[in-house]
Amino acid sequence: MVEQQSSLDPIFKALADPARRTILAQLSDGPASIGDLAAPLDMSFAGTSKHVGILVSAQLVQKEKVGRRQVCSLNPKPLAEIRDWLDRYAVFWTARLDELEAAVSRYDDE
Amino acid sequence: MVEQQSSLDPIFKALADPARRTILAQLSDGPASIGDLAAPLDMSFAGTSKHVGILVSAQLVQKEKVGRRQVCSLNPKPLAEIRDWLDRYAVFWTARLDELEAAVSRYDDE
DNA sequence: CTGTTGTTCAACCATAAGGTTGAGTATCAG
DNA sequence: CTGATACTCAACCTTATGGTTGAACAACAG
Repeated sequence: MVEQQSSLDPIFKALADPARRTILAQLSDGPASIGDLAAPLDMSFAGTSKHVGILVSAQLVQKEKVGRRQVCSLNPKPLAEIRDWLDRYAVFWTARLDELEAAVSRYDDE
Repeated sequence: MVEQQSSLDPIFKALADPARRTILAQLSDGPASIGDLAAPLDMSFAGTSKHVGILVSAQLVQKEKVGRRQVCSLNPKPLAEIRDWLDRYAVFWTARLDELEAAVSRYDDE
């Protein structure tokens, strides 16, 4: 199993910040402007704008200008990429967890 | 959908570095020592040791001292946490991708 | 004991990341 | 036009991150 160079890096980096995950969570309820997103974040407007920029360059979020607002919406595709990456480990971790369960039940039987 | 404070942060941060994902990929083939892991990384021994330390503190990797070697092995549990987090978006993104597909096929029909 | 191997630790450096503020640009409201 | 709103950008600061080197230590080999 060898790691190939891909776009995973910006996606994982984008997801590695709690503020940005909060933004994603908010957007999963529907589109929102930068101002809407900034409100619950205890952070300046410009700070939020930066975070959204990072999410946009990781292609997790799309911006569309509507009047003077930037309406942001979630783009699910990169999440599917993460899922694919995880799936490469799924078989392995299922096996390992089964091992653990088996070990535990052997322990219980004694 | 609100983000609760959790252990996701160190896990995502740990996964956000390509060297660390390479280490995980290597470990998915079976346990390996720090030296083994350093070899394909074009990085110093100590650097690799640091990366492994980060993976250990994110609980993605376990170390066990065997003689003078530190044998590292993959711990699948945190990956399951990431998967759970992703699953909260799964329904949403499936719906969105269906929308896109539908849009594309409408486009094809024209 | 001596030397080599495997690893960690401390110190250091360069760059990136996360945040701020203040100025500047569109857009709408009156 | 004037002013408020929604944002972006540039500059700056602080701390984290990713890497290095060199010294130290523990374990095995001879």
